[in-house]
Amino acid sequence: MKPVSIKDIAKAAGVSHPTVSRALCFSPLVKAETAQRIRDMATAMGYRPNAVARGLVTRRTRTIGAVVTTLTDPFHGEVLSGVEELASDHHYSVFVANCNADADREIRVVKLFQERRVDGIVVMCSRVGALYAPLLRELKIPIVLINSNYPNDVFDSVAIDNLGASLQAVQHLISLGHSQIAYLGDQFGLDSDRERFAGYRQALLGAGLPVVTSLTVCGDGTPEGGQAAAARLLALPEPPTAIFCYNDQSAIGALSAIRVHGLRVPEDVSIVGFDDLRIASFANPPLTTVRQPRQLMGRTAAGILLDLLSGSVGQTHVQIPGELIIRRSTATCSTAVSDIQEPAI
Amino acid sequence: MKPVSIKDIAKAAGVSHPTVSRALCFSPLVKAETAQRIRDMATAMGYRPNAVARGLVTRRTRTIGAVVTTLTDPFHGEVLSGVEELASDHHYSVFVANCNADADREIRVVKLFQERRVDGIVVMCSRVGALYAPLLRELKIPIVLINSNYPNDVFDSVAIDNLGASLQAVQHLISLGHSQIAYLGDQFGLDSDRERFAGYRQALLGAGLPVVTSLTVCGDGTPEGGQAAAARLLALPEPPTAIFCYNDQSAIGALSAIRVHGLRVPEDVSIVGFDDLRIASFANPPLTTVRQPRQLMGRTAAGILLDLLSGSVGQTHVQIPGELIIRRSTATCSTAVSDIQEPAI
DNA sequence: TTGTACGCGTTATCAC
DNA sequence: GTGATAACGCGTACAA
Repeated sequence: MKPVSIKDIAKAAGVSHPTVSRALCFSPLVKAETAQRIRDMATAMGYRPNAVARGLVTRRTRTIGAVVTTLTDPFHGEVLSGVEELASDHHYSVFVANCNADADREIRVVKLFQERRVDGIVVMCSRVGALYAPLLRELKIPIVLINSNYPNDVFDSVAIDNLGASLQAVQHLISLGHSQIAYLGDQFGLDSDRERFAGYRQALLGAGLPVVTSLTVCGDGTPEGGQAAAARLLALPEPPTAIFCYNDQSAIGALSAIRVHGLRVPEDVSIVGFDDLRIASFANPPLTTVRQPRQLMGRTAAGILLDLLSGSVGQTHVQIPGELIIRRSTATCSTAVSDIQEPAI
Repeated sequence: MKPVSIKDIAKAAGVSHPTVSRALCFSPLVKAETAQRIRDMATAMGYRPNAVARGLVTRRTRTIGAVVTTLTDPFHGEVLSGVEELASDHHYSVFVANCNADADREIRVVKLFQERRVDGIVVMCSRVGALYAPLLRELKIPIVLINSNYPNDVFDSVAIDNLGASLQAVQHLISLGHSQIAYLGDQFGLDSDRERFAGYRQALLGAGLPVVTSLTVCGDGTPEGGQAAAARLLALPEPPTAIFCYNDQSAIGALSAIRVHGLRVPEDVSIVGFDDLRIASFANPPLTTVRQPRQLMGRTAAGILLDLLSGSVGQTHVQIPGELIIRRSTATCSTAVSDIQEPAI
C-alpha cells in the first residue's frame, strides 16, 4: 500500500538506507557495482523518491509559486507558460494561484505559498502596491514581479517599457493626422494601466494636443468591457477618430462596438491595441498593436528567480522595449485629410 | 534566519510542542485560555505552518497536479482556472505542467507529480491513450480526465458530448442547404478531434451526402494552422461552401484565410467553430460555434477529484451536452438557393 | 488538560 | 566505502 522507500530498498539489498540514498544520488562515495545493484533494485521495486521528505530535510522544495491576476486572460496564460517552461527545464515545479486582481487575495496567496515552502515566487501584474510591499518583503522569499513597477525597487522585476511603447503608439496615431484620440484603459488600478496612460498623455502634450477628460474611459481588460467603453466614446458629441486601448482584448471589443455603431475601422476610427496576442493579426481588420514577448517575459522572470535562488545578489530590473506592429486598424484621419471622403454608398 | 516552528513557540510559551500543535488546530483537548495564549504568541512570532512537514506526516499534501497540453491556448487557461478555483476553495494548491501534446512527456509529468506526492491529478486532453493507461493506473493516484475518453473507462472523466455537438453543428449547415462541407481538424490525434470528425461524418451520411476525403484537412488548433488549412481547402477545384472547424482558434484562422482569398463569410463560405471562446462573439462576423462551459468543466473535474480523495468510490463520467450558438458566420448556401448571387462589384 | 515518545522519508554528519 | 545516528517540522498514540 505505502509507496516503497529507501529503507525498503535497503532491507532488500542488505545495505543501510543512507547507502541507498547515496547510490540513487550517484554519489562517488559508494562502490560502483553496489550502486548499480541498488539502482537496479530501486527501479525493479518501482521506487519513486519522495520530494516532500527531501524538501523537509534540504529546506528547498524546488518549487516556485506563480501568482496570476486572471488565468482566463490569454496574456497571462502565455507568460505563465514561459515561467513553467524555464522552471521545468531546471526541474522545478510550479504552483499557480489566481488572485483575481485583488490585492488582499494576492497577499493571502503569497502567504499560502510561503506555507508550502516554495523557493521563490513570480507575481504577474501585482496589485499590492508600495504600501504593502514591506509586508511581502519580510516573508523572506525571493519575489520577481512581472509588469508591475514599485517606485522603490523593492523587488526584482521584468516589465515592458509601457510608457515608451504607449508614447510610440500614440505618436503613430498623431502622425496619421489624428487629434481626437481616446484612451480606453483598465479599471483595476494596475501599474501598467497608469503607465500606458502616462505615455498617451505625454504624446498628446508633446504634440501640443489637449488631454480631454471625456476621451478617457475604463474597460476591464476583456472584450466585453472594451466594447462597452468604446460605445460610450462613440456616443460622445465629439467622438474620437482614434482609440488607443489598454490591451488587445479591449481593442477587439472596441472593434466590435465600432462595427455595431455602423462605422468602419480604420476609415472612420483607428484602433491601436497592446500585447500583440496571437489573435491580433487575425482580427478584422488586423490590429495595429504593441508587441509584448510574453513567453520570453515569463522565462526571463523565472530565470531571474532561479539566479536569485542560486545565490545571486543585487537587484535585476529587466525593461523590455515594446515594439509597435503596424497593421490595418490604423489609417490617416479622414476628417484631417479632406472634408469629403465619405464612401459612395 | 530559520522560520519559527512549533517548538520555538512551545519554548517561548513554556509548554510542549504537541500542545502548541493542538492549540493551532483548535483541538478541544487544550484549555481554552492557554490555547488562546499560544495562538497569540504564534501570530506575534510570525509563525507560518510548514505544509511540507505536515504533508510528510499526514501523507496528504493537499495539492493536486494539473497536466495541460498547451497553456497558451485560452481554452486550457479557462479550464485550468476552474480547476484552480474549486481547489483553492477547498484549500488545495495546484501544480501546473505543460506536456505540449506529447504522450511521453505527459507520462513523465504525471510521474513527477507522483514524486511531489500530489493527492490527485487532472489531465486535460490526454494523449496517453488506452495503451499506456495501465501504466498510469498503477501509480495509484486518482486521475480525472478532461475531454478525453478512454474506451475502457479506466479513469473518471468530464467531457463534452463531442459527437452529439458536432452532429448538431453539421446538421445546422446541412439545413442551410450546404452539401460541400469541409472538416478542418486538429493534427495531434486527440480523442476530441476524432469524435468531432465522427459527428461530422455521421451528419453527412445521415443526410445522404458523401464524405469526401479532400474536404478533410488538418490544422493544429491555432489560428495560424487554421488559416493554412483553410487556404488549402479554398485552393481545391471544388472548394467547400461551409467549413466545420475543430475549434474557434482554427475557425478564426479560417475566417482570415477566406478574407484573404477575396471571399466573404457567410455569403460565400459558412464557418462553424467549437468552444465558444470569449472572442468568438467578437469575431467579424461573430462566430457560430459550439459552447463548452470551460470553467465549469474544470470545476467539475476538480470536484470529482476531491470526492475521490474523500473516499468516494465508483467511477464518475460526466458528459456535458454541447450547445450550438448560432451567430452570423453561417448562412444559407448561395449556390444552392440560386445561381446568380454574385455581388455587383 | 498536558507531556513523552515516536514516526513520516529523506539527507547530513559523523564514526568505523 | 559503509553504517549508525541525528535532524528536518509536524502529528499522534499513549502515559501522566
